[in-house]
Amino acid sequence: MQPKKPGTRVRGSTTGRPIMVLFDVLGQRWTLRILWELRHGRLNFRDLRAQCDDISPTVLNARLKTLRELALIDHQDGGYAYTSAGAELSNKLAGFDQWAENWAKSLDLS
Amino acid sequence: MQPKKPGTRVRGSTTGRPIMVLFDVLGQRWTLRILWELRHGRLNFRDLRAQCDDISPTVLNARLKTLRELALIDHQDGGYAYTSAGAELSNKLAGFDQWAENWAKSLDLS
DNA sequence: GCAGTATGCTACAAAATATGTAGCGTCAAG
DNA sequence: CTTGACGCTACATATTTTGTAGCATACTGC
Repeated sequence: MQPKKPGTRVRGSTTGRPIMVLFDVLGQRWTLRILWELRHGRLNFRDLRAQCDDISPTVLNARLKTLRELALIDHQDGGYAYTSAGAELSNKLAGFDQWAENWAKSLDLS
Repeated sequence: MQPKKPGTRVRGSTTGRPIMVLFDVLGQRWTLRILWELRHGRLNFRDLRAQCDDISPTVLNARLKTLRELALIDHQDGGYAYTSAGAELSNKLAGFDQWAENWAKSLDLS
């Protein structure tokens, strides 16, 4: 099932609340990773695929299509990159990195 | 495939970097939603399920198991709730809500 | 005791998604 | 006209998710 635009129904939720739409997209395999790998700048299809440990092109293309429809990335010149909205989201994601490091450390102690 | 603990290999990534582990978990369907629905406090299995639009118990149980293994939630007394790590993550998620609202508004304009 | 109820969870078959390999069509340079 | 890069599709296989049914345990009142 393709995620829907905000305002429409979303898998399992009849409200179409933006946060649900977002969870729907990000909850698809590889979406978070793809957004993450674009953090250093524009990448073309093949390089992006390589960065994502050779994700299958079928899935990569499906995700890129969704992310474009949701205006989180665009495709110009030499490849794919964030839109301004996508960049904002990416900034939020960036905060997860440090958190995850600390989280991993605390897991080791248990 | 079950997500692995940090330090071990993760789907598609041989580094086992914590952020990859995190993306791996959060990228599973329903994981973000489940974390989100716990934001108001402890919920038992059935209530949590109801909050998640009657997600199938099979998946809910699988996700809860994973989240417990990763020390993001625990199960005591009357149900499931964040651990301290889970609460931190939830705080970060909370920031997504307002962002998503604005994002949705800007999408309408296009 | 013993029915009634709530809870956490499992079984299982069907449906939806993801994976991996191969390769096509377009374009531009040599 | 060959070569290479690029974005992407086809397709068969494998994995994951879904949805319904219902089990096992632990209470609670009677």
